Amino acid sequence: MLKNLALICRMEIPSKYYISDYKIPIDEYFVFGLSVDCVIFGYHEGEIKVLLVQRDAEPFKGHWALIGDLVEPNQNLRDAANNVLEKLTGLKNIYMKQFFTFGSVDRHPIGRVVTVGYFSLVNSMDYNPIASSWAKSAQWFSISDLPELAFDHHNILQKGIETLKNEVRHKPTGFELLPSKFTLLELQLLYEALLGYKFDKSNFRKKILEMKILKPLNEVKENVSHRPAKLYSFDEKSYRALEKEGFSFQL
Amino acid sequence: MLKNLALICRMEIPSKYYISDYKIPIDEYFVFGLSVDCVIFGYHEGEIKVLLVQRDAEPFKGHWALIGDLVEPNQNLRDAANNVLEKLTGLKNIYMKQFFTFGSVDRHPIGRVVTVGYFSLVNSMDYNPIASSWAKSAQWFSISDLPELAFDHHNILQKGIETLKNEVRHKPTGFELLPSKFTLLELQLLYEALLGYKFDKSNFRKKILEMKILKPLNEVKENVSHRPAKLYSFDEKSYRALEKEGFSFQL
DNA sequence: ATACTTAAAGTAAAAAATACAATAAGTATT
DNA sequence: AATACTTATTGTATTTTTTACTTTAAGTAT
Repeated sequence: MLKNLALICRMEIPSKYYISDYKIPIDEYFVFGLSVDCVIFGYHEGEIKVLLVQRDAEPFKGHWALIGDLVEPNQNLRDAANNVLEKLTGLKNIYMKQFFTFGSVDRHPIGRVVTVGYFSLVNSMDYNPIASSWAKSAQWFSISDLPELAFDHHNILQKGIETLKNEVRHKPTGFELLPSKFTLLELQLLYEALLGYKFDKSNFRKKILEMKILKPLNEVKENVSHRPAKLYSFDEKSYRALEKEGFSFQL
Repeated sequence: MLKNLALICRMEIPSKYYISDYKIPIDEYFVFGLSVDCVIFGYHEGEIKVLLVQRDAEPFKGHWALIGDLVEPNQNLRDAANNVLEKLTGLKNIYMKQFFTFGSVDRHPIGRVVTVGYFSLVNSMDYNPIASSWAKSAQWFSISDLPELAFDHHNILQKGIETLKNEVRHKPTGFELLPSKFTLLELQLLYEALLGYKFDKSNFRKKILEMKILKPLNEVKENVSHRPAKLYSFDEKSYRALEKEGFSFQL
């Protein structure tokens, strides 16, 4: 039995909906597949990582790839992206952002599949691929040492990295990569990894504290063999309030 | 005769391409329509404008809308967006940027149509709707005084405006809205309109000239009833060179 | 008690941003 | 031709921010 919506359209949609003079019947425009691909960033030991899976089916069997999936006919894009992330990591409520849509005619061997790229920032402590059901095939890779990727995933990943680096300097999103309680030095090292250059410790501290977007906690870092640093958490409420007054994060 | 690619897929694509366990046959995922919608920005008399057309067909007949069109099965997204712009304005080689993809399940009454938003910056001197073949229906609107829009075009437009305002402050794209030769005051007024606040004339001039991205011309503004200002043009080569050295535009 | 490590605070110099002021170079008017 | 008028362009003093270090504090390890 035939359920293709394009055909249903041809039968049911009144001609008043034909919004232009198309060269071919309008149902023949409904031939696109739609997918989402997720660039999942993590941070570990001073390096920005990205989560990849090894494909166990053709095409590109054995190649590493971004995780992604076809979007269901009745599924919103954001839901599709969240599902993909949750299926792999079990994580919900993760920072996620659409960054670009890739639609080259020949990007997918199965047909015309347009894919929407999302990136998400995961505190790498929250997810260990070894413990996941995809264990055998999922792995964190440093973005400076990537394997060859399936499809046009190299393009997608590069665009994702570019967008992240750009966003991170103007919005306080980098925090998502850290545990909820962190020291100022940990934050500094994260930003050094993200932006690719060093900060002066004293000046970094001054600058970030002056912004008033960190909440100082009455706790210190444990299990260090030297003076423990005070822990802070990102103060989202305070940031939102400042943003309304015209403040804009800048590093 | 039936030409739907989804069906062709079902017949011809070997099972090794079935990349996951899908709940429904894979051809039933190929039911999406794809379109592009363009937010065309112009600048005139100190105001940021956007070009809208009045729909002459259902749905939303009579409503103003962004210009856009369905993407052909063998057409790349960028080409589709350029075509739409050229069909309306006759302009080629216009700055154009993809900014977001809108895919809510019920955003289009004809079926599942996902639309990719592009914005373009047009020097409004280059296009006058009166002279165009769409004359009767195309019109510039100030972004502070917009009519009600068809579909979810209000969302798309707002997201486009947000993206423009964001981009303009970190990349020298605002220049695209001016004629190729402009005075420093004209540039300042443009940025004041884009960013929503005033600059000190002397300081703005100092800052922008220090960037070394403007080429001073041996020409002055004509037809003004006071001392004419020197004309400048944006020096793209110089900007690209500086960018490689790590310079980043900031206003 | 001492050495060692990192946290946290301070400080002086340099650079950049800001707010004006002064001068220059045109056009329009008398 | 002299004068008023308008905007362009240059200059300058003050304030603020950034930068590069220095000093002191507070913990752990020996």
